[in-house]
Amino acid sequence: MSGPATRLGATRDRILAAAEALFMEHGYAVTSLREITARARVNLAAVNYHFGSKEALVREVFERRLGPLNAARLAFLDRLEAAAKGRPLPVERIVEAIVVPAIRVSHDPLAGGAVFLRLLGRAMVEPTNYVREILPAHYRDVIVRFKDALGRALPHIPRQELAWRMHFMFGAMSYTMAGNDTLQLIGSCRLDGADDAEAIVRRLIPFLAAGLRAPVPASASRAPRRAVGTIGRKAA
Amino acid sequence: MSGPATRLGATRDRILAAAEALFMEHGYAVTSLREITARARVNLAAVNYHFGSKEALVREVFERRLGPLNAARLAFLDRLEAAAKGRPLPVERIVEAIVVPAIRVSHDPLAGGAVFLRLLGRAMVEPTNYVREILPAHYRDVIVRFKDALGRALPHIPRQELAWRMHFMFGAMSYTMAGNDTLQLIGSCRLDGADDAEAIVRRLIPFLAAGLRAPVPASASRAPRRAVGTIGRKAA
DNA sequence: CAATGATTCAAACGCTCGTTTGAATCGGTT
DNA sequence: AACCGATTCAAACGAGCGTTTGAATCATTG
Repeated sequence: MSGPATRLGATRDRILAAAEALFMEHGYAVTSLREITARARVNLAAVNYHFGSKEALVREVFERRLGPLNAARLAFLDRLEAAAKGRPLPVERIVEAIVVPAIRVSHDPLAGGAVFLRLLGRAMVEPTNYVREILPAHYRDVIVRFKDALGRALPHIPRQELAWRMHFMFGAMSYTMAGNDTLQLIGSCRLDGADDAEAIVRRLIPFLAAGLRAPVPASASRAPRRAVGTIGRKAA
Repeated sequence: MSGPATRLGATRDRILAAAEALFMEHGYAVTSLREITARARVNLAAVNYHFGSKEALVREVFERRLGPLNAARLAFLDRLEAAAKGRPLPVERIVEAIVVPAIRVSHDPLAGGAVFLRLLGRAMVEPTNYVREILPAHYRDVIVRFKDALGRALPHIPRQELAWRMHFMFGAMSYTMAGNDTLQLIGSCRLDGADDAEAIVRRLIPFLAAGLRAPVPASASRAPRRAVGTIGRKAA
């Protein structure tokens, strides 16, 4: 890190771009440095020279994009709240502030295009040790702010219920961003618009907004009929 | 496959159980046969003897659970439709028929407990070649049947919109099943009930049902304001 | 009990991985 | 022109991978 800065950094950038693309296509765990350096037209040793290790490269691939993306989300929310002057925001607007910046990233070839979105969707379910550790640090602020905004927009929904619904929301988002094949499976016929990011937003936002403000079932917060089994993480 | 059947099959089963658990904990790609056989207290060569290859083992880990799970879902839907005698079902019931059998699996230690659910959630975003190929074959029938049922329950929603919403639904489900840490991140305070599978169902179903029957925005199916960029899969 | 087929086992195979090395090359400065 | 730090390069390192092998062991049958 730091350093007197490379003259142009062409090699570094080519490695980052190649790594991002390959992680997206085949997954992080199975992508080798030899594939990355071959794609980047760069010597194998360049990765360890410029980044120190594969792990550091992975970290940098994420951090290069995640910072600006989440900053854009917060700025979006700031703008909405400033315009609303203390009044609670419509749920749709809040969801928009989460989803739209991601789509913007996918439009901007300079920001990595749709490649990074898929990578991000993958990362959120990535089991590998240090990949999972990268995201929370970047998402903490975003989550706190948006949980707060949603809490004001949906005051009748218990905070805990809201936390779950945000969890579901991130699930639907990540899954969609990861670009899974479910759609091809569901729509046996042609499913146009799958390549149009804005179309996805227009479909995703109403779905999520409706889910977020669903009526709270009477049994949700009290008197569980029966508590059996677990679905949580194992005790290591 | 076939074969005169092993006398007891203890070794086979131990390998399957160990593989399932380890795939869940660390992900499929980074789990080695040596880890699996060590956990199963079995010789390394036993995997290739009993399954032929690591790929075949992975396939069998999934198929052992996925068949019964999806059969249970279809049976659940059959029961609902038989009782309804042709009348459309409430969306909540249909969603229940998808979610509840999964939770049942998670209750049944003999069926692999919650381990398999997390594994399944992971698999749905797994980029690795042959893992992605396993699921569609098992899910095709389920998706067709449930798409049909939802189409009758929500006749005013265009089929294509419905396909997208089912996609979002599978996303939220998979993500939740995969047991991600988002929840810990969202609920800065304690988030009880995370270990209670039934509690998850009670929260997930209203969310999904509300999302599925969200009002269709006027602009959703016509006159996209602008089509820029793509979010779909790259052209290989 | 001897024979047979199924199973287990320790050891090794060839391969790919991330990383290291030390020399070659490049650009800019004195 | 001579120098020098930064960068590139070809080659190798040791470790771990999935798989194969061939002998040892086991359980059953004639």
